Amino acid sequence: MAQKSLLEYAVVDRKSVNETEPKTLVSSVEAIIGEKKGAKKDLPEAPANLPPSYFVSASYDGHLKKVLIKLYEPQSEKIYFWYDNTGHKPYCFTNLSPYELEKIDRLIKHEGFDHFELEEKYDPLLDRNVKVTKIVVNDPLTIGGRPQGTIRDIIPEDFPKISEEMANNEEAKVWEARIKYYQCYIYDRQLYPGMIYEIKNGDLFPVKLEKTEEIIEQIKNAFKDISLEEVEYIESWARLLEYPAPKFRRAAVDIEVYAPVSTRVPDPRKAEYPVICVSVYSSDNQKRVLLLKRNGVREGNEPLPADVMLEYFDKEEDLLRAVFDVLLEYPFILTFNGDDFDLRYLAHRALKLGIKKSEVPIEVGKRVCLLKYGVHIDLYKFFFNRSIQIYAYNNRYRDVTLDDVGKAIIGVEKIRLEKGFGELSYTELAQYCLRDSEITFKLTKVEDELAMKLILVLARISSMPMEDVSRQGVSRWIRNFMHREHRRRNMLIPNAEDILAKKGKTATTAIIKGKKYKGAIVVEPVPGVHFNVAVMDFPSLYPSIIKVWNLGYQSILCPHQECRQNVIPGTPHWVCTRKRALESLLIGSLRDLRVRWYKLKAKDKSLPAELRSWYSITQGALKVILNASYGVFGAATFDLYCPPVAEATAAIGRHAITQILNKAAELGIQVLYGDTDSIFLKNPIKEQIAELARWTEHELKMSIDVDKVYRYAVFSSRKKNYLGVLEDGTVDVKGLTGKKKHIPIYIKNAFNEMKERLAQVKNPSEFEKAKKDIANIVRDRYMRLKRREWENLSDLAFHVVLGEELYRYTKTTPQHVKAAKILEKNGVEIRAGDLISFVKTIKEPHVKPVELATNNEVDIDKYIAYLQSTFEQVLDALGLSFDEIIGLTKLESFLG
DNA sequence: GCGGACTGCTTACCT
DNA sequence: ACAGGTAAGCAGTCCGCG
Repeated sequence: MAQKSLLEYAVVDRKSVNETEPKTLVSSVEAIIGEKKGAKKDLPEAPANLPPSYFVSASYDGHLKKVLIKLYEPQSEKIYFWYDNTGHKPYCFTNLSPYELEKIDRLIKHEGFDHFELEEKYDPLLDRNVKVTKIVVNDPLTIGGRPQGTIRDIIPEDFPKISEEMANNEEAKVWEARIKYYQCYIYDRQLYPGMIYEIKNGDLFPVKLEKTEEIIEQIKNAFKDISLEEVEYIESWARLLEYPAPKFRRAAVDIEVYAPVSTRVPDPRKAEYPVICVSVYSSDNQKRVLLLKRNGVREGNEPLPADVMLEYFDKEEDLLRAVFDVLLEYPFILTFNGDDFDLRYLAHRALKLGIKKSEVPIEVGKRVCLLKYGVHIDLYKFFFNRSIQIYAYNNRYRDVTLDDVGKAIIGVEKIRLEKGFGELSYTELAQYCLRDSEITFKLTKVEDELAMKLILVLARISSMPMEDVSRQGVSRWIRNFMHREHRRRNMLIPNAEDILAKKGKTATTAIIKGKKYKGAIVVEPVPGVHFNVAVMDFPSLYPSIIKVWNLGYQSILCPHQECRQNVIPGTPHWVCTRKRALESLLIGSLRDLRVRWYKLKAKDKSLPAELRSWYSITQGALKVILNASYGVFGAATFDLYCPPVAEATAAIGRHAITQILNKAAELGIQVLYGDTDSIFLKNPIKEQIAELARWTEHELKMSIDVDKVYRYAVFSSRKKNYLGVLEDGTVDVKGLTGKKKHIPIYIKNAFNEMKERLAQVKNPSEFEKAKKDIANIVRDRYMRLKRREWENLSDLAFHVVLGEELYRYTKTTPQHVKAAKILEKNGVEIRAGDLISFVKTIKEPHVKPVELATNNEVDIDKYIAYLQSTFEQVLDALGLSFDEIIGLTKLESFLG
C-alpha cells in the first residue's frame, strides 16, 4: 500500500534531465518507483504531499536554477526531492548605491544580473546600522565561483574607474559573496538540515513533535537562572539536539579493479582497467558480491557466509549497471575513500565503456563524488577528521586506513592478501572485497549507529547537508552556524580582511617560536609518588571564558570609548560592555547546555538505554564543537579569524589558573601539578575543596569541580608526563613514551605489564613489593633483548606516520623517511599519511623497513637505550634506577 | 678529522 | 586547514682542538 502513494511523490532526478536524453532518465525513475508503465515523460512535479521526512541534503540544480532539497522519508526509507518554489535568488551586498552601480556596465549588462534592492543591515564591526545594496542575480555563478567576470570581482575592479565623477572616496566593497548558494538559501529560509519536514500542497513545513517539545519545556525550566536571551539560544539548540534520529537505510559499497602491476593503484581518472568485483553490504542484510567473469580464473573454495549472493557477469558494462541500480536504490551509500576512488572509478569507467552520462548516477566533482539519488558518505573523510578522531573516538585508531580503523573500532580487520587481484580465485576475491564493505558498513553501525547520528547532529548544529558535514572540518561547522545566526539577526557578515584590519594584532609573545600569541600555563610538577590526589578542573574552560567575558570579533577592541577600561588581564585588549557578542552567546549557550543537561542525561541510569545513548552521542558532538570553539579564532583559515579573541581567551585562562594557584596556597593546599585548566591537589580535605570552589565561583564567575581523585599519582620532573591510579584501579597514563603509539610492541608490552602491576597498589606499604616486581619486569625485558629473544621481528618495529610527501623532506631526513625511501625503491607506493614501520639496524643508514629486515641485523643497543628512556620516566619517580636494575643482572649473570 | 654543544626538524602527545 | 605548550629523538651545523 505504500507503493501507491509513492507514485504520487514521484522521485525524480531532474538534474539529469536534458533535451537529448529524456528516456534514460525516465527508466531510472521507474526503477526507483518500481513501476514500469505510466511514468511521466516530461518534467515531473515535486511531490505535492510528503509525510514527515528528514532534510538530509541540499544542492543547487544548475538547469532549473533552483535549490534542491533531499528528504529522507523513514517509513518508505526513500529519498524524495523538493525544489524551491519561493523564487529565492542568489545575491550579495555592496556599499555602493544603485545609482553608482548603474554606471558599472559590466555589472548592469551581466547576463545573470537581475535587480537591486536597498536594505539596512547591522554592521557588527561598526556597531551601527548601515545602508547596503543587495544585488540580486539569476545564477550563483554570476556572483562568484568562476575565474573571472563575476560580480565580486567586477565591483572592486570597475568602481575606481567611475568613482571620480561620483565624487566618492569610499572604497567599493562586496559582502557575503562567498557563501555557497544552497547555504544562503538554508539560512534565509531558516531551514535546519537534519530536522524533520513535511510537504503540504507542494510547500515545505517543519514538523513539530509534541513529546519532544515537552522535553524542551523541561530544559527551559532547568535554565531559569540565566538571562532570557541565553535561554532563547538554549531552546533553539535543544530543539536541534532533542529531535529523534531515523533509522538510516544504507549500503556500503566497495570495488576492486584489475591492476597489471599489483603495487600500483589504478588511476580513477583514467579508469583503464576493468572493475572485476564489487561488494554491497547493507542495513537490510544484503550481502552481495558482483564478479566479472574472466578467462582462466579459478572458482576457488574460500568459505563465504551462507547469506552472500554471488553474481557473475559476462560483461563489465552489465556489472556496472547492476552497481548503479544499488546507487539508485539506497538513500545512503557508504564508502571508504569513494570520493577519490570507488565512485570516481565507477563513473569514469562507465563513460569509457560507452554508458551515457545520464545513466551514471554519480556526480563527479573535483574533490568529491556525490549521488544523483541519495547521500554519499565517504567514511575515509569522516574518520580522517582530527576532531572526530580525537574527541568522538578517543584516539582509538591511529592510521586512517580501513584496516586500522576497523580493527580499533569494531575489531574486524581487512583480509591479508599474499597475491595480486589478478591471481585470486573468484571466491578469494569475493571474500576480500566483501570484508571491506562489511567493515565500512559496521563502522556506521557500532555503538548504536554513532557515526550516522553524529553526522546528523552535526548537520543540525551547523546547518549543513550531511554530505558536507561529513567531509569538512570543525571550523566549517562553526563558521556555518555563525553565518546562520548573522543572517537570522540581520547582521552583515564581515569580510575576513575587515576584521583583520581592525582587530588583527596580538600583544603577547608565544613561548614557541613562530606562534602568534602566548598560550596556557603548565605548572612544574612535584616529582615522586603522591597518595590521594584530587584533580580539580574548569569544565570547558575556554568556552566558559568566551561566555563570561563576552568575547567575539565584534566585542573585542570595540569602537566605544567607555569600554576601554574593561581590560583583559595580561593584555592591552579591552572588551565591549554594551553589547553581547554573537559568538559569546552561541558558544556560551552550547557550553551550558552540554555541561548542565547533556552530560548529566548521558549518565542518567533512569533513562532508557536508547535515549541515554542518544544523549551520549549528542554531548560528544557538542564536545567536538566546543573544544575547537576557541582555536578557530586563532586559525587564519577561519572566516571570522580574530587573533586577539584567541589571545584574550588564553590570557584569561592563565589569569584564572594563577588566581586559583594563589588561593590554594593561601588555603594551605599543596599543588602538585596543573595544566591549562586543572590543578592537582595533594591530600586535600573536603572543606579546602569546597572553599576553593566557592571562591572561584564568586571571584571568577566560573565553575570548578573535582574531576577525579587518584588513589595515587606518579610524577616525573617532566610536564605533561604522569601516571595516576584511580580508585577503581584504572591507570591513567599521560604523555609517557610507554603510551605512545609509535614505539615497538616489545617495549610497550613491558610497559603495560608495569602498568598492571601499579594498578594493584593500594597504599604506600604495598609499593615496596610492587617496586621489586617492576624491577623484575624491566630486567626480564632487558635480558630477553640481550639474548635476542623475540617472537616476531615486527614486535621491534617503530611505526611513524609520514607527515609529508617524500620529496618534501628537504631540511632533514628523519629515520622513518629513510625507511620510506627504501620502500619506494622497492616499488612500494608511498604517500603522505602512510604509516612507516621500521627497525633499527647496525649498518648504515641504521634503519630498515620491517618488511625487508632480518633478525640478525637488529641493533640491540639502540633498543636497550629506548627501553631505558621509556622506563626512566617512571623509574626515577619510584626511586629506582635502570642502571642499577641492570647492573644487578650483570653481576648475577657473571656469578652464573 | 672528530666530538661535544647547540639548533632545528619532526612526530606524538596534553589541555 | 581549531590553538599553543612540552618531550623526545635525530639530523645537521658550528666550534675548538696540536
